[in-house]
Amino acid sequence: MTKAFKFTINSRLSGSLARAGTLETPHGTIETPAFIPVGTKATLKSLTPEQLADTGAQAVLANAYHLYLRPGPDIIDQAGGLGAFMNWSRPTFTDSGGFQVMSLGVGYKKVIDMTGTDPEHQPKKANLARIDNDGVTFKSHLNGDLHRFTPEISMQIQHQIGADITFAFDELTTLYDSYDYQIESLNNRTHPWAARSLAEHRRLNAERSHRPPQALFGVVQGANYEDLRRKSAKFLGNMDFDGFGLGGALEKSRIGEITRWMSEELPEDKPRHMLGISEPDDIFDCIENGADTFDCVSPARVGRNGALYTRHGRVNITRQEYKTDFRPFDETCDCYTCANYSRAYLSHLFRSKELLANTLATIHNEHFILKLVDDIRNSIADDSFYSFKAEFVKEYYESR
RNA sequence: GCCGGAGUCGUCUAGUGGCAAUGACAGGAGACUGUAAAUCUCCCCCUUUUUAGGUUCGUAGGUUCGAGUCCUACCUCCGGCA
Repeated sequence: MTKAFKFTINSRLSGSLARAGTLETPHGTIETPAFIPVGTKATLKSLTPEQLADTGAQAVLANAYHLYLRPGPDIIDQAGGLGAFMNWSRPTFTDSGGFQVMSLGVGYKKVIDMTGTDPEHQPKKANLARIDNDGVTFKSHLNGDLHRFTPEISMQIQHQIGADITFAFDELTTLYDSYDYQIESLNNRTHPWAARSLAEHRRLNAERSHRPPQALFGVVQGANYEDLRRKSAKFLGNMDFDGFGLGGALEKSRIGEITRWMSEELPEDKPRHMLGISEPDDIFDCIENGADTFDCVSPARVGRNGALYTRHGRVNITRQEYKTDFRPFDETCDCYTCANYSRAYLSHLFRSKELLANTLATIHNEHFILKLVDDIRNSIADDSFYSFKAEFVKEYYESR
């Protein structure tokens, strides 16, 4: 029986946990480290799949919660799976929906607090989600209908959607939850749910042998706590997952060491995916500490909101100074947008609220982050990672 | 010429005699990390670091403790009649 999924490490960066490799799936191979753009509702907002492929995207990640609510997993299954449905022939991922189910309630807008644990910014009480040890009952953000996810249900949905790589259903805690709550969450939910996700996943892979086999990543939690991160990574690492997602709340300034704790405990020969990370400094820190893939909405979202990446940092294209600036957005960028359009034109499109603004900005931002990760991958292979990182970070964060 | 109506922050607009005065747009700045996001926040008469001060609702007077609001005249615009 052919394994659906194969991860090979081709080179390592000495003195670090960084590695470059390949991740084979039934829909193609991903060169790692890799950034995976997010197309939550089976579309990367404002781009056609062809445009997305042209930015350099090797895969796309969609969301089980959103696709479950609409159009419903049956329809995607009937279409032949996510890739066929959205006309994307390369590899696909789906997130379990755990993040959405939880973040719409207790953690809404407060899940990943990068600045700390200021009690003044504590999240409001849960209003859409209620968590118990068996699963989560929640209200649809679309119409308030009551729904329930359990690990089994999430896996059933993810198998109907049919992405190459799926994630276990986990509990998302926040930085505001106590240490005791974090332990209780790992012991009573995230870890048992991982085992249940894995069992249901195996059953479904066997039952649905007419479809390409899917892979399942377990999701490590533990917030900012070293003992909990290590414990969670070790616990999940002993289970037969195809890879691992590193998730949950964490302080931005500690993202590197937190990644390292998990990488040191996880099996060396399986891929590690950072959930929801894409800022350049975070990507460098995570790769250096053993991360292989990333997904994030940020490049697309901030792009639609008028913020474009440059090697000198992120800038808002609606700034007055760009109104009459006829240079390409970034002379050193080889994306479609920079090859063909000026800053003044982009400024005009955003000010006019023209739809093309979203498309051109998204193309640039996705390409920027994808290219960055490509360059990092190459720097691991030729051992220039540290100088490349130092140069990039200095230019990106200090020159503006 | 007569009768009626109207003049408020760049634009449109709210405004019972009682706090520079509503909202929208335009304009300026910022934010966004497993997408409830083509979204959100702040500024937007002048000066000031501020709790402050100054000057304002077509113009000029008046009534009043107090006027964007009431009265008078004038100016401008829009209807109607000549």
